Amino acid sequence: MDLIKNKASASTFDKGKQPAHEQVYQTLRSQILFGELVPGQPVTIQGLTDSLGVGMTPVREAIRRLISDGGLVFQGNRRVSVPLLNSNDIEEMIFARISIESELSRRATANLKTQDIDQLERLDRHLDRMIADGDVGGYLRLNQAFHETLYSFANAPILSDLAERLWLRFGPSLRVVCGRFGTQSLPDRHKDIIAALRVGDAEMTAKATAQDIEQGMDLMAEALTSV
Amino acid sequence: MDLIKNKASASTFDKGKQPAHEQVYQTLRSQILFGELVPGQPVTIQGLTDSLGVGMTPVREAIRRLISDGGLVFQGNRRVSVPLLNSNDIEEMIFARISIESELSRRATANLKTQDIDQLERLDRHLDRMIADGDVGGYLRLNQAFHETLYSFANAPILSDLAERLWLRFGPSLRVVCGRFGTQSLPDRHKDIIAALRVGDAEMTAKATAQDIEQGMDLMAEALTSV
DNA sequence: CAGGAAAAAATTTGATCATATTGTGATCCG
DNA sequence: CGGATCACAATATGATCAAATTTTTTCCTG
Repeated sequence: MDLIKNKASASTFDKGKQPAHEQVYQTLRSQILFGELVPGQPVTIQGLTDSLGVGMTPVREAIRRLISDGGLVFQGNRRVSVPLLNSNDIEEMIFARISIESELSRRATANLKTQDIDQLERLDRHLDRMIADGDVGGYLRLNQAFHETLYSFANAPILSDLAERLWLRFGPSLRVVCGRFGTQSLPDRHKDIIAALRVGDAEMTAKATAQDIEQGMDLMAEALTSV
Repeated sequence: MDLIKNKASASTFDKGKQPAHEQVYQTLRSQILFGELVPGQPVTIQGLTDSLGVGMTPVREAIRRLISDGGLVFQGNRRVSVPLLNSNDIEEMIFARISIESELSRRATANLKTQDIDQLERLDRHLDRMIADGDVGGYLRLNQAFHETLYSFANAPILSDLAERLWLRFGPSLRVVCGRFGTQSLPDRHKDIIAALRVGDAEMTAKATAQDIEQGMDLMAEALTSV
C-alpha cells in the first residue's frame, strides 16, 4: 500500500512552492484579465477540478476570491459566471478608473528614473507591434503591463489594488470588443503619457492617463451597446 | 448507528437558508466592519471552525473572500490577521474615499425623496444619542448605516462596492481610535449633508461628504501616529 | 554550576482530498 | 400544462498530510 503513495496528480502546474489555491487563483485571474474567458460563460467547480487536476477545496477558494475581486459574478442560484457588462457598469468604471488611475499616474511621475521611462517606452513599442500584427491577446497583455508598471511606481498599494479590481471586471468584455473591431481602432495615449513623464509633469501625466482611459472605455461602451 | 444521525452541530446560526460559507462571511464581515476584532489580531481557521461550529471549507472560503475585500490580511507565512494601518495607508484611503464617496453622494442627491431624507435624519438623531451615551459600537453601526443608506440611492453598484471595501479596511482601526478618545471628539458633518440633500444641491452634498470623510480620517491618522 | 544558544521534539495550524449530503434545474409522465 | 422524478453540481465534513511555531532538551561556554 505504500507503493502507490507517490501520486502524480498535480498535472498542470507544479512550479514554485505556492499552495494550489494560489496557483488556481493566478491561473484563473490571468484568464479573466486577458479575456480568455467569454463574458457570460459559466464557471463550474467540477469543471475546474477536472481541467486543472486539483481538488475542490482550492478551486472553491480561488472562485470566492475572484468573485470578491469582481472578476467573476455569483448568479444567485449557486451559479458562477464571467461578468457581462452593461453601459451603466461601464459608465461607473470610467469614473472610477479616471479618479484612481489618474492619481496613480500623478504619484508615479516623481518616482520614475530615466531608465524606468525607457522601459515603459520599450513596452509601448512592443505594444505597437502587437497592434500592427493584430494580436489581440498580446495587446491586452502589454497594455496591462504598461499601466501596471507605471502604477507600481506610485507606491500606493491600496489605490493599485482598487485599480486592479476594475481591470479584472472589464477584461473579458474588452477582449470581445478588440476581437470584433480588430486592433487597428485601438487608441493609445501612451506616447502622451511617456512625454509627460519625460518632462516630469505630474498633472500632464494624469491628464494623458485620463484620456487614454476614456478613449478605451468609450470604445468599449459603444461596441457593447451596438450588439 | 442511525440513532446519532440527527446531529445538532450547527450551533451558532441557522436562520435563513443561506449556505454556511455565506453566513460565516457575514458574521466575520460585521465583526471587522464594526471593530469587534482588534487590529493585528491573528485569525485562525481552526479557531473559527471551533467557535462557529462549522467545518473548515466554509471558514476557508469566508477568509479568502475577506482577504480579497481588504478586511483581513495575509501575513506571508500562512497567517491571517486583522489589518494594522500606517499613516500611508490612511492617506491613500482619504483620497480614495473622497473620490468615490463624494461621487456617490453626488449621484444619490437627485434620487432621494423627502421621506428618504427624513429616514436619514432619524438615523442621524439616533447616532447623536449614541455619541452622547459614549456607545462606540452603536456609533460605528449607525455611522455606517447612514453612509450606506445614502449611497444606496446612487444606483452605482460598482462604486458602492469599492466604497464598502475601504470601510472594511479601516473598521478595526476606527474602533480603536474611538475607544481611546471617546465619542465626544467625533466629527459629524451629517447635518450639512442632510441640509444639502434638502435643497437638492448635488455639489453641496458631495462637498459635505468629503468634509465628513476628511475629518474622520484625519482624526484616525493623528491617533494612530501618536501611539 | 549557571546562563544561553542551538537543536530536536511536540504542538498547533494550514492545505488538500475523498466522500456524504443537500439543493437545483431539467425531463418526463399524467 | 403542472407536478413528481432524476441527474448533476454545489455544499459541507472529517481524515490525512505538510509546514511552521513553540517548547523542551541538550550541550557548550564563562
